[in-house]
Amino acid sequence: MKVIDKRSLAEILEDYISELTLEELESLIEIPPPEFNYTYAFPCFKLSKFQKKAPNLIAQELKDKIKIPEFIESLTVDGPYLNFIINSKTILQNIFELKNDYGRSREISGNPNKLRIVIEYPSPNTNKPLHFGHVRNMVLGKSLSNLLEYKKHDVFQVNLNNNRGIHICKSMLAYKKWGHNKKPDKKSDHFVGDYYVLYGEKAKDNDDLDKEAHELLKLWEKGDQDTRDLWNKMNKWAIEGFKITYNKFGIKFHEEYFESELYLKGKKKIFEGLKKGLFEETEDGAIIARLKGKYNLEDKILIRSDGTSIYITQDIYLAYKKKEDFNYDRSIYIVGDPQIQHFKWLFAILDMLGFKEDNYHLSYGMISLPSGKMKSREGIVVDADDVIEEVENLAHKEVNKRYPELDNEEKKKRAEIIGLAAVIFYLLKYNPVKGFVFKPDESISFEGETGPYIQYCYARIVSIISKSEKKITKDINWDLLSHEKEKFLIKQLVYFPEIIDASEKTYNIHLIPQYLLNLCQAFNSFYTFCQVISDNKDLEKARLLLIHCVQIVIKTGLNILGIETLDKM
RNA sequence: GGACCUAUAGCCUAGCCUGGAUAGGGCGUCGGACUUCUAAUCCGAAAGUCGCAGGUUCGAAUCCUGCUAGGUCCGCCA
Repeated sequence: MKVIDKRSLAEILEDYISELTLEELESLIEIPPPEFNYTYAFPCFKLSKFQKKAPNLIAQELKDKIKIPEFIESLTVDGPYLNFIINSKTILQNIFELKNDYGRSREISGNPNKLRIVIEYPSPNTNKPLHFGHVRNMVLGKSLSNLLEYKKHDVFQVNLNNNRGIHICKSMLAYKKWGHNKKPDKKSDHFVGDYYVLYGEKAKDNDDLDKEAHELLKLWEKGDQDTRDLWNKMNKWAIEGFKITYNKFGIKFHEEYFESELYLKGKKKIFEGLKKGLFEETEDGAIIARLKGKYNLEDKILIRSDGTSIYITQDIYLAYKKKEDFNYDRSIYIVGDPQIQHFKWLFAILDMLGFKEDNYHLSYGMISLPSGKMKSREGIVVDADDVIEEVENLAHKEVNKRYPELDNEEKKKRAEIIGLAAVIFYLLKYNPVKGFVFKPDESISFEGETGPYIQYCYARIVSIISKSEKKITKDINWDLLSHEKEKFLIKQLVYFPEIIDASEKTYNIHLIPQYLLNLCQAFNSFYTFCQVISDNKDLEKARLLLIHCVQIVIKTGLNILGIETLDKM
């Protein structure tokens, strides 16, 4: 097995180019535009600076000098570019042998840079059900966890339940007043959320309600038994409901943290910092971090003048707690972009405290509605469970259209897998920094650049393989894979490991869906032009190996995204 | 007032970190392809001042500066 990627090419070039390091060479190697047949290209412009020669000339000279190893089929010069074609045999044999490991060709016997990584998400409030923004958060967190695990890091997924505060008391108050001690007659987090919305409605023409909610918060803080009982009951409902939704996405946590257990902690760290002179006390007794100079941030209050802690105090505590619990090398927070400033503050303050850990805020853009922002207090939200259900129903109709004779259980199973794929893929295919408008009727589709498109591709492959009588082997006549569509498809397969690599290094999950689209477009195009099952047995064997390799890569890619494949759809 | 993010065909979007070959896709529109391995597919066409203006460079969607528009944040809220 010879690992094929940019680095393997850079290693060849290294022997002939003294002016650039291996890393520089690797970063210069590029993937040519699709209309070229070449797998990789090396532009010689940079070298012409050093050598004071025309890049075209340098390219030609390099070509003449380089002894090409077996895994390179051809090396040609096109103007200032040195163009490589990797031979199909090496690629397909690699995939065939490595199977699911192909995407981590360099880490098969372990990742030498293995890290312990804590990922915190989706950290919901326990007074209302999860909305579509949480789904974006969940699929980002889950897929990133999958990706880092795939790359053989130790990943610890943790969740911070924001289970206390005035917003929690609002739904409690509404339930207390108008709930008649009812038990949930629907998914229990939705049941809780209804009282949050009810509170919002009632508060519109009743100013006293806010006062009552604050009184309830005070009772809660005092530990009033009735209030605590109610709080426990409603939190349990909310969290039980969330769990059902987490399960949908295969999300399980190594640890669940609760704001109610953390919010008073962290003061100790602040006072230690104060003693060391890291923080200051204001005239009225609050503690403040001065961040204007070194950190170029606004100053931040850490402890109120009445001595109570604020939100950031618990996050300071939690950072230490997570370090203690998991001894992590890196800690990732998956939180929406409105909190960018919060995390800048948090990381700066931790830095002041001497907590020099590798913290990273993976932020993502908010999802809004055509009518504007989501407002959960007014019930103007895209509910997570509702969207999933709707998409599954849509998928059910599609399955039913194609296979009316199927028993309903199988239809339902397929619809679930397809619907979920549509949702996950839709949320992961875009660059996470971008916010977007969710249009319930048109956003989620099964055609074009979608999860089902990728799944369909997979199902087509399974169908061909099961129809063919031939055994798939890696001993084929390699000259037969010479069709333009075959070559283009094989070329896409080469790029998978480096896509995984780039995604792991930058946390740009969307690279994977984008890659899978390219791969599947190449496959579908191949499919229409090249018949696999054929009277030409050698050709059939060759093409079977090719599509089997495509199958492996699709499955590996989809599984990282948290999407299941179907053999039939 | 300050900070950060975004701007690419009618709509959505990739490419920007690390400048390099004719700016890729998808939706929609128009025209084609199911007696042949699944048409949730494919083939073709029309559609772009890459927000604007400068600058750097042999070369800019990509880097720098300024501007415009939209969004977010700047609380002893969470």
